[in-house]
Amino acid sequence: MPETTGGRAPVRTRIAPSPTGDPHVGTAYQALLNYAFARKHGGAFVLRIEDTDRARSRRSSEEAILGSLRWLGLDWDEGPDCGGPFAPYRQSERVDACREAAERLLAAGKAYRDHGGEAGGASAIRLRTPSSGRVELPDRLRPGLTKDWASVDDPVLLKSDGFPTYHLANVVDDHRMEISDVIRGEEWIASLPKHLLLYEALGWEPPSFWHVPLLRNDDRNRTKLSKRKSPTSIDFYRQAGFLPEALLNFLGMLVWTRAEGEEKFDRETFVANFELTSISLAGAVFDTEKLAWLNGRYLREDHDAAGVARLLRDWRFDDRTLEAAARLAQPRMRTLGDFAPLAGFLFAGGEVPRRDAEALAGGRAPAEAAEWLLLAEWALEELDGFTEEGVHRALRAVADSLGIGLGRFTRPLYLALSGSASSTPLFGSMVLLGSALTRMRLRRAREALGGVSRRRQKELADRRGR
RNA sequence: GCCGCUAUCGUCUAGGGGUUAGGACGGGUGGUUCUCAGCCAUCAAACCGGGGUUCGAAUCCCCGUAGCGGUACCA
Repeated sequence: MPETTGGRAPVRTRIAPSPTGDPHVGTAYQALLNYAFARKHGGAFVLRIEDTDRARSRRSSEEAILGSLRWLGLDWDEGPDCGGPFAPYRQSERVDACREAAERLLAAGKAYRDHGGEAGGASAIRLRTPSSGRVELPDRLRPGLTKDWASVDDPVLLKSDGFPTYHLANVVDDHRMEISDVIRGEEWIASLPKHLLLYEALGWEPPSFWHVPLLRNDDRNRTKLSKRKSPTSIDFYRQAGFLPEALLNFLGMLVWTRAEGEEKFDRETFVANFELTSISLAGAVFDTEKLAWLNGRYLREDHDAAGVARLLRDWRFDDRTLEAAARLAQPRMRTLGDFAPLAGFLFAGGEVPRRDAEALAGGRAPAEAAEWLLLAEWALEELDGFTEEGVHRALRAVADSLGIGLGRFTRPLYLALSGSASSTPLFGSMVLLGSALTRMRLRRAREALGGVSRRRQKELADRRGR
């Protein structure tokens, strides 16, 4: 079946990431599909920031997302950085439109105020949904989908703090930006009735919906088959020395196979040939082994030695990084030849230097070391910006909360990062390595130490909360 | 629990009423090579289960099962 657009011209697709946490490969995957669909049909690809969750949204996360997508070779026609005819492209800067829409629905009796929660508190606005009957869900990849209205509860449109939920914000933004095709993850299928009803209540024509399968096997235990956990942060792959074209190719490979069997292809080939209607509807496991193989092919086939040297310089062997590493290693060097053994771990990928649990624990009980690593990971994760001073402060705070000295606390961290107890100073090394790589090594070491049970993690998290 | 989606080698997939069910990653074996990597050759490896429909089902239908998603004033 040939792929057709939603019937609207021109085609406009979008990706609407929430600026929280690390830029996720799943975001890149969906961005690629939206990008390719728009490009293939000569339309526009819009990047919009859906920062409706004020508590967790961060400007630095937004920049990280834009940077990661650009690094992958994706570009957009409209967005918060480059503007466009439907600016602003940040939801937080256009909450008024959402409030107006909610008020309009309220006035028309299609929505109602919900006084719940705290007595005398502000009220939320909910959409009134039918209590019986069945809706047809026009998913372009799954014909014949239906759902009982009885299984759909009234969604909150405007929270009592006056900010819109995803449901309202997305419908309002998609309409105002004249999005023709919404290509999003299948986790949204269940709330499609709400979105459809919203369009109808507002008197707007809904776009076409394409719900694509989710990537599997990120940081949760996805399958019984593959026990290894894949890193999901785009930054990790970047810092670990993967090439953007290989990562993008890999993401495309998950949904498109060429008849001839060649799995290496560039962005343009993918855009020109892939069909959204023919993607597999089963969620694909993100197989880092295969990614690594593909990356190797790019390295060998697309570059000569001089090119690889250039890649190396761009990656980590630039003067600035080298100088920073030299500063860390210098006090410990007797000959220039001491540099590589001392600082080599700063120029390696994501694998922890292989150590057995006992060696990694550095004289402590492995279980205790694992917990310290976990606490360090959490503290580092919350850091806004990854500077030496910030890292120092964060780790000091953890050590204090543990009631132990910083030196004692950081010993397992040195081992996790470098595999050696005698290495360059920790905080500077972490900054050079980068947040994603640092945290991945801590995580790997933690797993090598036997990990921390889920129950214990919860206890530690609760204790932190207080 | 309830609602929904999905189901081909361990993984990504091709195919699709009659095929030796094809390719790639990973794994095994052999060759090339100063080791390794690479490259070449080669082997093992799959249609979730049960009922239908049919001369014939992996393919169509139904029922199970499993995985995943949703069931938030998260997105």
